[in-house]
Amino acid sequence: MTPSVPRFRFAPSPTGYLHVGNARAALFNWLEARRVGGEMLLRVEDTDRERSSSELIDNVLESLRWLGIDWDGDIVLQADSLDAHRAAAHQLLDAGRAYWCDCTSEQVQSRAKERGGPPGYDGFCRDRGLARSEATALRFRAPDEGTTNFTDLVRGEVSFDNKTIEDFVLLRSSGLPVFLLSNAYDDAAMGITHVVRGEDHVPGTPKYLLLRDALDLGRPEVFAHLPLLVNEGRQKLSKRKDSVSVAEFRAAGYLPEAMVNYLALLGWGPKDGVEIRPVEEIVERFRLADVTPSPAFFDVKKLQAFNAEYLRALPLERFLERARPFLSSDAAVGALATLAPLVQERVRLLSEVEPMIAFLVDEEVRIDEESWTKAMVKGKAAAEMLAATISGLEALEGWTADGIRAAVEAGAVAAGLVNAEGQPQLSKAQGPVRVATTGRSVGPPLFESLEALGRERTLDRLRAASARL
RNA sequence: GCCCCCAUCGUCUAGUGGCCUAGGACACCACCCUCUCAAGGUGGCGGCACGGGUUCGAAUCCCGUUGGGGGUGCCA
Repeated sequence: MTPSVPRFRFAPSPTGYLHVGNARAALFNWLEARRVGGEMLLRVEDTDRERSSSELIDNVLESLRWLGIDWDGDIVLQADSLDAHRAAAHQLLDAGRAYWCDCTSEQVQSRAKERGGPPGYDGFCRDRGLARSEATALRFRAPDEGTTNFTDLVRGEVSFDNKTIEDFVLLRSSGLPVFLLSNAYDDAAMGITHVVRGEDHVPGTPKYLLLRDALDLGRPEVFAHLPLLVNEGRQKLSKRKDSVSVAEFRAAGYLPEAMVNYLALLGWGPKDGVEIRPVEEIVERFRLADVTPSPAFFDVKKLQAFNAEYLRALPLERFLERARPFLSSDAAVGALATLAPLVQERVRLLSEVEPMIAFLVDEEVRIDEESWTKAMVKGKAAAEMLAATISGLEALEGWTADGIRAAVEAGAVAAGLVNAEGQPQLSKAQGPVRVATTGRSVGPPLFESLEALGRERTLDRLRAASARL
């Protein structure tokens, strides 16, 4: 079962959507596997029937594909080899390394409380010689002495006293194997040489090793426990409390390239300091052994900055393609086409595209009241500015950005919005026109926007705003 | 409680005994550019948790303290 090339695996449990922490674990497995020319396997740990579902499995797979994390061979469904896991457990029972236990978790807890010592199972049924029944779980008999050690590529030597390891459950009373057993067994069965997973698995590793040894399954060549991804409270990211599913980021308009690039930088950094680079280069430079051991905060702000940069770097045609799924109508697609380059350099997320061109799509302009107050009420000479601009635009021959600009500048002069030299001050004058025509105080450059809006709609909106003042 | 792990700017990192008066990125601030907003340019703010060692020399090695996190399920 020893493969000729290093073999990695990502083993998600489909008990929730794939979140960025899992994605990062998958990515680091993938990066190292691809760099060293190893294999990347995928195993779905669906032994918890209650919480697993095929819908969740699809979500995990879909998210991985979206990120461009591919895998070798067929997906292994852990539920398919439950019989082998059960057989392994019984092998342990026959060898005297496991025993049946009928303690309920309430009993275990109350005994621990009475004892005053550490919580956890106390080995109550070790020598009771119980037979299997509907109420019994099979427990592994952990050694009382010695230590269990392993070398971790990220953390160095890690050692556990065996006497701190409780007799953990192998088979539930329902007969179903638990994670630890299935996980350890399958890694061996699949010939996994590199176990790369989250730091939260460190305390379970001695149990994993004890099991592999007891079953005579050998040990993986390499362990690497990755630093956890944490939230602003410095707590492990939770798919329940933190909104971090990969699918949500996708829906919000993040590019998978940006996501992968950012994720690679959590716990690792290229020596040359160049952070934004193609994934091929990351594969070349990545070293599992260089991963830092301390937890990393998942910083959405930085992710957004990366996304914006990736968006801007896209050729125009590609940008249009990427934006399309985020546009709700053909009209929006058409509107974007007229202003695409100007929009492209102003959005951080693809979901921001449509709001930016909404003024071109909507029949009636939707005025943002805060912007209105700022430009029309607090701004200087708004009424004069609008009136003068309207007449200038009415007289305009042709309808180009340059012509519109000239008319607005003339409006500014007429409204007295000029500098010491008598030159129009567009920075002050453009506000009322912008809000009247686009509804907002910020947006793409005004004159190009109005050219796209057209003479009729521009003038209608300008007149309506003028009337409202 | 017990076990395990972690500790460089606000955040992510570079740094593996002298190249460090600690470098980059995001964020933040200022200025420039400018029709708003972006983008771009320039500059700035800001860090080796603390205390002991080892060494000619420590962000880098050792010990301790403090702080933080993970685990402690018949979840994975």
